[in-house]
Formats: sequence, structure tokens, C-alpha cells
Amino acid sequence: MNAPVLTNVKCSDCPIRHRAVCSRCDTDELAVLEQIKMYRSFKTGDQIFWRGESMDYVASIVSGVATLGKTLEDGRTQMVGLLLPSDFIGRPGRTKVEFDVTAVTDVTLCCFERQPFERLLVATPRIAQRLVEIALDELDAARDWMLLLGRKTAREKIATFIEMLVQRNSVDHGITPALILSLPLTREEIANYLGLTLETVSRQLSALKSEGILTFSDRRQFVVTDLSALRAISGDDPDAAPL
Amino acid sequence: MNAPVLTNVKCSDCPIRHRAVCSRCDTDELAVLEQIKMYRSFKTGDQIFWRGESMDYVASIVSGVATLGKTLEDGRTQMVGLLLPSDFIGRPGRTKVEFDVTAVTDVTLCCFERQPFERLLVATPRIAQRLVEIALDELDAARDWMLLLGRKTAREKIATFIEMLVQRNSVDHGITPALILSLPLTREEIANYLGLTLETVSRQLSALKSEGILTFSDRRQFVVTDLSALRAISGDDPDAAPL
DNA sequence: GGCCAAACTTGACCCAGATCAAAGAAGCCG
DNA sequence: CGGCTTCTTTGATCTGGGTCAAGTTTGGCC
Repeated sequence: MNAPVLTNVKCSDCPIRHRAVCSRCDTDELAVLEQIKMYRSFKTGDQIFWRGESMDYVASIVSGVATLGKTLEDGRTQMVGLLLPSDFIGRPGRTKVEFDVTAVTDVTLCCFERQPFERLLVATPRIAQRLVEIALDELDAARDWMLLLGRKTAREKIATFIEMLVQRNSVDHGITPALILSLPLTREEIANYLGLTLETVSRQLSALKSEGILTFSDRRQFVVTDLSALRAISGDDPDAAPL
Repeated sequence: MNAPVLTNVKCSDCPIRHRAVCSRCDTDELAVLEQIKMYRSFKTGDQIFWRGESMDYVASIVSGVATLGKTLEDGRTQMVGLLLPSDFIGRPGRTKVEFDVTAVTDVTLCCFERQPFERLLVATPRIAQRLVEIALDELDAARDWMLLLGRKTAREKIATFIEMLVQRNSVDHGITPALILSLPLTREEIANYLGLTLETVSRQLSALKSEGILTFSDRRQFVVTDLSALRAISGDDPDAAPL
């Protein structure tokens, strides 16, 4: 957690500007944030926060992927959140983290010290409001994931996961789904996210590949060759709200 | 959803006064709430909200138990939340419900029309603040449940569920855990909450009974005869934050 | 380039929990 | 009280996905 401090990018040039916690700020408000923000970077595998630790800063993910993980006494682990660029770490009024936060790729964070940030929240309703919205989106996502973990088959879980990557990737690239993707996680990490074992994940991915639904160019990089087939597999009620 | 309108209880006499969304209100603020609140009651099995429906009111549970449920296209269902007295239905800025809300016992709600309530939120930071806190507590609970659904065995799931009932029951009765409880749900509903089948729930409850950990006086009513055994079974890391 | 560790795939086998089936309890209503 | 229906228990059997065990591929790194 001794992350080197990087040179800050200007907020106006920030790649996550339009979706992060600061998305609704005007130029004056951005100027204030600009004053107190500080970039930090982490290498693959670094622990960003430990469970139970008190958080001295909150942050947005600028680049890279991090996970929220929980562990049982005997070591079984379950991922309870996947943090992609623009996602936020930290909650108003909560100083302790209830899970481990781990960098699963190299990660750059845009950090704010907790104290000044919380003072800013009171003065800047636009940020507070956005933060509530982000928390509620996470609650919705957590509940969708409960349905997945409790009731979906291995095949449905994998299909839903890929669909989610497509969805999330598309937001950045416009209306047309960008179907060339890369898995941000290892097989084992995917397994921890989906409540499976790494062997089952591998088998199900192989199945989708041999059925011509996915086409892999290497272990991580692939193309969704049949999106409608993928959607049909996920098990979701088509008129239900999307992830 | 054509709930009869009941006579309101005065806020000062309200049984959930100390934990609900209004818990931090002063007498003036309560007086305002008193003006716009309206009790409604539902019978066992009634649907309180349908998924996708737009909510014209928000509410606190005064008495009874309701569930939040999600369904897959082929009918498999997963409960994603259990609402007990003092819990809140509705979120700032969200007009659509993302799940079905069902009364699993007779339920009395303290309802506020959506519009006046949201206007009140802006004017009454204490309520807005409490609402954010409630939402974040639910997010924590949802994540604990993800760990349960993804990684716990049937036995651990049941033990965790009973532990949660003990915990929740104790809050109302002081520091000493009140160990005489009643299951607020049928075996099938418990199964939907835990990602199991009703047969497995029944078998695991029978097992705990025959091991002398639980003692049933009828199908619903029981006593936790060995709380520490129950805690040992749940699989949770003892130094992890409690539910 | 060659070695090593980490990540991945594939096969064989097993088991926790699902599914199928059939009896008991326990309300509840006339 | 008797005849429903709904809920629950318990048994027998099946199976999806876990576990165990080799191999194979890949990507550093000296």
C-alpha cells in the first residue's frame, strides 16, 4: 500500500470525467477537487485496502481493475464487487472497509483525503448526490448478483458475466456494443466472482468457444461472435431491468 | 395492493420510532411527518409492489415481514432482501422497483406519498442522512449475503440465517440475545432466501434439532439451545464485522 | 534462447444438494 | 367435527459442479 504518487492528470482531460463521482461538477467545483486530489498507483496483486482497516482516503479508479473480496474462516473467498474505471471506493460516513480491496491489474487511483473530502461533501450537494446514486447502483448490482449466485447454473453465470463485460465496455464506446473484449480477471478470479471453481469456469468458457459463441485470440482476448445466443443463455427475464 | 387504510398510530407511540427512517427527527419534524403519513395494511401473500411498477409512495414497515424477490425467466426465484419492522421501502431518486415486494405475514406500513416525501428530504437533512445510512447498511448486508450464496454450505447457510434472526431480534429486546424466536418464513421462503430447496432447508433444520442446537415447540416457534455451536457452524471469520 | 512459475485445460471420479415421490402434521372453513 | 388444502418431513435416487490429478501453454527473466 506504499503506492508511488503519480503526476496528476488535469480533471478536464480525465478519461473518467463523465462517469465518476465528479461527473456533475461545474468548473469551479472541479478546481477545488483539483486542489486536493492525488494520484496513486498500484501493481497487479497489491492490496489497496485490508478488511477492517480504517480508510484515510477515498478514491476513484482512473485505470485498471480492482476487486472487493470477502473470506470465510477456512479461506474460501467470494468477490462481492468488481471495480472498473470510474468506480468509487469509500462511503460517506464509513471509515472502515468491510472487505479487502485488491488490484488485479495495475491500477491508478484518483485519491482524496477522507477529511477534506467529507467537508467538501457538505458544501457540494452535487457530489453528495452523485455518491448516493453510485451507492444505489451498487445495491442494485449486488442484488442482481445475489440472483446469479443463488439460482443460476454455471453456464448461465458465465454468460451473464460476459454480457456484463459487453455492457460495461459499450458505455465507453457509444451505442454499438463493442464486442472485442478482454477478460480483466484470471480464471480463478472469475470463479471467485461467480461462486464457482476455476476448473468449471475453464470448462464453460471452452464450451462457449466450441459452440462458436466466443472466439479467443489468446487467453484473455476474445470476440463475442454470437451476442444473441449469449443473451439467450443468461437466464434473465428479457423484460427485466438490465444490469 | 388495494390496502385498507388504517388509523394511524401517533409517531411518539410508534414501536419502530427509534430505528426507522424518522429515528433522528425532532418533535417539529415528526409533526410534519405525522401530517403526511398514512397507514396501510396487507394480508399474508399480498403483493406490495410489482417489479417494474412505478412507486407512488415510500414506506416503513411497522409490523410484519415482507420480502424482496427476483425471478428468472423459467420461474426460479431468489429473495434479495428481507424486510422486518423499521425497514424502509423506496430510494431517493428511484421511481421504479427492481424486484417484487411481497407480504409474507400480515403487514402494516407507514406510507408517505413519494412527491411530498422527496420535497421533505431536501428540507430535512436528518431524514436524507438516515436514508443514506439505511441504504449503505443494505449494501453491506447484500454483500454478506453474496458470500453466503456463493460460498457457504447448506448447513452454514441455515446457521447464518438463524444467527441473523437472533441478532435482529436482540436489537429490539436489549443486550441479552433473546433466544426464543419464530421463523418469519415458510421452508420454501427460507429456501428462496438461502439459494436452496425447501427439502434441504427442512433436512438441515431437522439436523440442528436432533443435535440439540435448536428446540422446536411447533413448526415456526423455537429456542436456540446452543448459540455458540450455532456461531461455530456459520463459517464466518469470527473477527469479521457482524451482519 | 532456455528455465521456471503461474495460469490454464482436460480427464476421471465423487459428493452435496437437487429432484422425485410419498407420507405425515397442522390449520382452517363450513 | 370432518374434509379440505397447505406446509412439512423423510426416503430414494440422480446429477451439476466440486475435487483430485496430470499435462499443456504462456510469459517473464536471467
